[in-house]
Amino acid sequence: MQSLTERQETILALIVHEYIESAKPVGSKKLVKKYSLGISSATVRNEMAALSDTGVLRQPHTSAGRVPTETGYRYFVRRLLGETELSSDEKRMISHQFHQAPAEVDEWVRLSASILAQLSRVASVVTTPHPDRAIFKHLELINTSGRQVLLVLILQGGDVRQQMLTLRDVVDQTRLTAMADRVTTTCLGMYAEAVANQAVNFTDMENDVIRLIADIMARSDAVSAGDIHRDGLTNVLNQPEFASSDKARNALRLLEERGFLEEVLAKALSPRVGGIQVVIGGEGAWEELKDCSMVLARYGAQGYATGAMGVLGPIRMSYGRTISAVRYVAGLMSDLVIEAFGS
Amino acid sequence: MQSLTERQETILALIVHEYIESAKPVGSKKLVKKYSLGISSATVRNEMAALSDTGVLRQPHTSAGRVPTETGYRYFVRRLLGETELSSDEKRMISHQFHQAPAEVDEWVRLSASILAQLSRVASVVTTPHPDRAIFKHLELINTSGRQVLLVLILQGGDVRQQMLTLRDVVDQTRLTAMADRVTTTCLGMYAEAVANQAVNFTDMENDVIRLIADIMARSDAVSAGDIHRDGLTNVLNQPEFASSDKARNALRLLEERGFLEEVLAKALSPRVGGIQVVIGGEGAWEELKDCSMVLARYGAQGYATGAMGVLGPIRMSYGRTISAVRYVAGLMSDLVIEAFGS
DNA sequence: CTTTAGCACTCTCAATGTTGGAGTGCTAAT
DNA sequence: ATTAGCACTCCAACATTGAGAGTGCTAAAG
Repeated sequence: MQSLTERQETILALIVHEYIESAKPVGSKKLVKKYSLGISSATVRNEMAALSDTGVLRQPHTSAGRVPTETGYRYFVRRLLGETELSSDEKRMISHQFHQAPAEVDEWVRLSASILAQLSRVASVVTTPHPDRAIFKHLELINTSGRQVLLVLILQGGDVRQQMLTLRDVVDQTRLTAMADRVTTTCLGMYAEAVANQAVNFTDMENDVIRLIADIMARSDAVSAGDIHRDGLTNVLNQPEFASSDKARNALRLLEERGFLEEVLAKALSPRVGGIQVVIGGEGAWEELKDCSMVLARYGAQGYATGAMGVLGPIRMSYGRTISAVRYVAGLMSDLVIEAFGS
Repeated sequence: MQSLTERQETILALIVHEYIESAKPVGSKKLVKKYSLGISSATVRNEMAALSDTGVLRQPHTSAGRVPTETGYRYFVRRLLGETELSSDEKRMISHQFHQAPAEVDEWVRLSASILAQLSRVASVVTTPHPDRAIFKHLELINTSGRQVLLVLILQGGDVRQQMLTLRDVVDQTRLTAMADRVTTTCLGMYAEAVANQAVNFTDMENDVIRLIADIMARSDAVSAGDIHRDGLTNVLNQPEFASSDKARNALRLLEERGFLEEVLAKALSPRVGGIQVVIGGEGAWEELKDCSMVLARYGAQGYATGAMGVLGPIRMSYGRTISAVRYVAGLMSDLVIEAFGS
């Protein structure tokens, strides 16, 4: 894209800003009046025409105001966006809420989702943190009744997986505990494949257990294994672009469908903690996201346990505020995870 | 309510049926023609007038067709409802899906929600099963880093709770395991209060742990503690009564707000496994549910671990089919839970 | 060469008829 | 008790209209 003149950038930024607020196409006169530009509306019209030519603005219909195109938003976010820091009051309140919540990961995740939804006024998505690759830490086998056994697998970083298991024979708790200890000692610190390779060195029954563990661990390696918490779904219905029910349905479907979120997170999310990814209008890759944008971050303790969080809303989104909200909450969560699991 | 004549009941049932299908007020002529009643539309009109007098039908406006009132639905569900059994094909398919899913409770819950949403075409809600009162079964303490310890608490029935905990001093894994074993032996089989009472017999550090455990257990005693899985949220947007976005927003808010669901489940749900509860239009108790109905069931192994499942949709809901769907899925889940945890 | 005032033109949106159909309630006859 | 017939009501869908907002272009001014 050719670069724009400074005045064109100003006008683009103002149009984006105004459109985000009002959701209505913005015209030259309104712009001049509202922002006391020192130039006439005709001049603005000329510049708007130029901006339309370069493809960052478009008209919903002849003789309507201008609306940013997807490209326009992208230019805006990349070059013109001034982040609106959260007020220190807001920060204090959020941090307070975190520190008085029970020290339970699921609780933190829920809280993050709730806070993000509240700050951004759109829908939020937060996954539980989990290691990039599952590492065996501890096994517990608990007798429930007869041959049914509850297998509790604890992974490096504090992930807990539980699963029912039917043994070949009845085994009492003492022997179960002994089995679990033996497996724990052997598999400590191993990845899924290494665990799978151990499934030949023990009794048949123990080998069964080990194979199951390897299976569970392999499943955990998916980018967004574990729970996905959502919040603020109703917020999207407040947005005028989702007033028509099939647009709303589409947006909700995206949020509801696990598979879709997994795909987006896997492809769009940086593998490293720290940055913010902004996906505007699907970026050509996701037809379903055409009318939506996402602001994503990875959080957690790099190399130990990470998760993803972000928001999904209309393209016409307050990027400045949303980005700083996601950045702040992700930072807070990272601190908590690091503090809890060490780094 | 006075009882209706047989013919009035027929007409009421047909109106409910027709309205559920079409979502439009149903008139006398349409009824006579579509269902080949052997009587004239004038007669039907007379009966309709009578039904309006007794309060089971109402007119949205003069000279429009009739629509069932809340009372009308209730009469219909209590007295006239013929349950539409699921076809054996459907049953086979559902049962198949359950038996090939991983033997993990969370997976079953997710699957139940998905199947209910699909069968009923409205939104579904399923809680994870958990004991009516938490009973201590096993404690595990796992060193993560420094004074941070991961506490894994396993309850009777297979519920697993995990929480981070900061100890007063650094303690190595061997001593942690010893502590955990000591606490496990002492508290085995106890309720929350009994556990709390033990918090004086040990070292300070152990007493801290025990108090935390009692706290977690007390939290678990809430009716719908544990996760709530939802599915089919987009289905509600397909219903014409939720086309207007604020009605839709209201319905979604109900589904999203944990507190609301908890309240409804606590008040409306039978404490015993087996029956089906139908809440029509809020039953006077919940203003927010005015336009919605719920079909609820408790499932699980009575006395060991139970959970709730159900659907939420517009009052104009296909009760026959929905009730049998909920009954069937709840039955299946109960079987699985009983098989897994014994009874 | 850039900016601006002025003007004719376009398009939407909301408000206001208009009309057809579906439905009712009543009355009188069967 | 039932039914045919009729006058009446009301909504929903469709056109019509006018005001408002906005544009693009041209010609004059800086």
